[in-house]
Amino acid sequence: MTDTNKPSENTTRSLNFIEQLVEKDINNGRNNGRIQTRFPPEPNGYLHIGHAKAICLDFGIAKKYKGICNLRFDDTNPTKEDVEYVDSIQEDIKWLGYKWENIYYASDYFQQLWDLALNLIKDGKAYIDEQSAEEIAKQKGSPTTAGIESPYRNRPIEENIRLFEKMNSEEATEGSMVLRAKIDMSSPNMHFRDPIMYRIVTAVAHHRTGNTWKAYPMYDFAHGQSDYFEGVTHSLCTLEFEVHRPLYDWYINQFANSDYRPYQTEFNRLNITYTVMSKRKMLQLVEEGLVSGWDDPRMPTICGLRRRGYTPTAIHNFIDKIGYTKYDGIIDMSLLEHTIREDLNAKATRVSAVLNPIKLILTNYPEDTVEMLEAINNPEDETAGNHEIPFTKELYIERDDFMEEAPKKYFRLTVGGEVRLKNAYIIKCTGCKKDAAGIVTEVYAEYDAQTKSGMPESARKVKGTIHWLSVEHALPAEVRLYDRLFTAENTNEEKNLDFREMLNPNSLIVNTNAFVEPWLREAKALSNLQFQRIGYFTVDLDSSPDKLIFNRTVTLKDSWAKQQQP
RNA sequence: UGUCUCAUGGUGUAAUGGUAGCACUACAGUUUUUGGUACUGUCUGUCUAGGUUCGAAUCCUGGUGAGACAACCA
Repeated sequence: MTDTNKPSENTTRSLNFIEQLVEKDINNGRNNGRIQTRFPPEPNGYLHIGHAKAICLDFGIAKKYKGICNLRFDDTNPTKEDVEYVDSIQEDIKWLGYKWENIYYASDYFQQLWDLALNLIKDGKAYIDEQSAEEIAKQKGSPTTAGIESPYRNRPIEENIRLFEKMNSEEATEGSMVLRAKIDMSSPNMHFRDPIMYRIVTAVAHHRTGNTWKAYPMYDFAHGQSDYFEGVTHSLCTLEFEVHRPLYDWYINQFANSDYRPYQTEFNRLNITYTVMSKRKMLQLVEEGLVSGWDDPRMPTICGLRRRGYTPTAIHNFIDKIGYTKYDGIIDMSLLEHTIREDLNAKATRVSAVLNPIKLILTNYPEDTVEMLEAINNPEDETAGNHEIPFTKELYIERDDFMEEAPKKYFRLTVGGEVRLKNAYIIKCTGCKKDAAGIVTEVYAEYDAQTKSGMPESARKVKGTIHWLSVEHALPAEVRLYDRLFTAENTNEEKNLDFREMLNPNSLIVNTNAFVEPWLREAKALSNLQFQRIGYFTVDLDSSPDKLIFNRTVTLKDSWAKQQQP
């Protein structure tokens, strides 16, 4: 490419290491140049933003290289899995904007896997072990010392077959026996020390196959085979599965009857500061009532982020910015916050809300007069239009926007000072009233009738602009101010503390004294708003015209507040 | 005293033997009817010691540090 035909704004973005690998595979004609991926969640919890990273890769690679991506539920452990999760996972993937080619379940392959296991037994490569879990664990050795062989390791093939059948019969008893691959008890890779292939589960029914099966395959015996059955070419997963890869290949090589092979590649999982990224911990937060549910707006789940007011676009941009590598790091929460501010700045409708009201009376404004003023919906988007907001003699303004005596750099309302009321008039403060305790209860000002927005006089330079609401028309609202869930940057690093001890006590502050402009009475759930000068908010799922509830997505950047800090 | 993996500003990520760049953060300034946005600038980096080479973040060797692996979880 010459300089002249380069795209002007941006040169081609460099490929991440997985894209490079895929391109190499295509060029080498591996698997005939076919590209197929899969997203393989276990339906045992809700999807979180870490999954979004995997989803964007799995679906993104397929799309970019004209392949396909399937959704496959890795449902091999009925004790943890549930249809509730199957449904939510599909909803969340769709919300992110992806569509799978096919939907599969590992449980679809239970019969095929069974047959494969039987063949392995017949080949003398698998055996039934009747020891307890504890004994088997003890014999496994440690990463630095070899394990020892099970006394059942060399039992006759016929006996293995008979017992394997028993594992899946009415006589099956949980914990009584397992099927193990016969590989190498002294392998430096722990996963090769006669890994368990099948165990018995009878206590609970499988969410899809009910009580048909008593013996269920383990992850290692199910995942690679499922990939093979489906024709997956690139099996992408997170770093912790690196040590499983040799076993993944080993199982497939036992039965593969062609040159086709799926290849596993691992990338770094997502960690973000001030939150947790573990399904186990999230489940604990939900079950112990430390959050209101999986979709609590403080949760890093997809549904939590959605209820918080995050958009699919912001999540995609975030994922694009963090990249895929093999380095296990931790991303600043501020990057996530940047991507949602960036998207909402372009999209959110600007409205007025007063969170901590104080009354402002315009002493020279006529009584019983209501002016309908124009408010621009979004200065970043001319097509967004505008709406009307009522203006009267008595207004609410933020308590923070008035100071009787103010420091030099305070640009808001002070006695004797001028300020602009957004979309309205320039006013001059004449004084205030205080109660016995010295708390300001009312602020007085005079308005300049020649300075209404749009009039020539309104072009006058005034240092500050504040927002306001007509007392008569303002709607009461509940405003939920969300903040980061944890006080520690990296909860995993604080080895002496349980993660629950690091919860941020101020992660949710409910404000029931707020007011919003009347235009918001019918605001739709999950619509994105900017409360001007305050932050981005969304309408909560439980909001109604009779009881308006708004969730803070993220604050606006506030260089004044920052300056005020020591 | 094992196997595997990783190491570039505060954070994340490029540069694939040839000028260490980008984003976020922080800080300063310009513009502004949002102390927002936009724009401009500043600070800060190749873990370490050798080697190969005209030339090394990149290749080789040895250190150091970090992570993963010992569930009848995935």
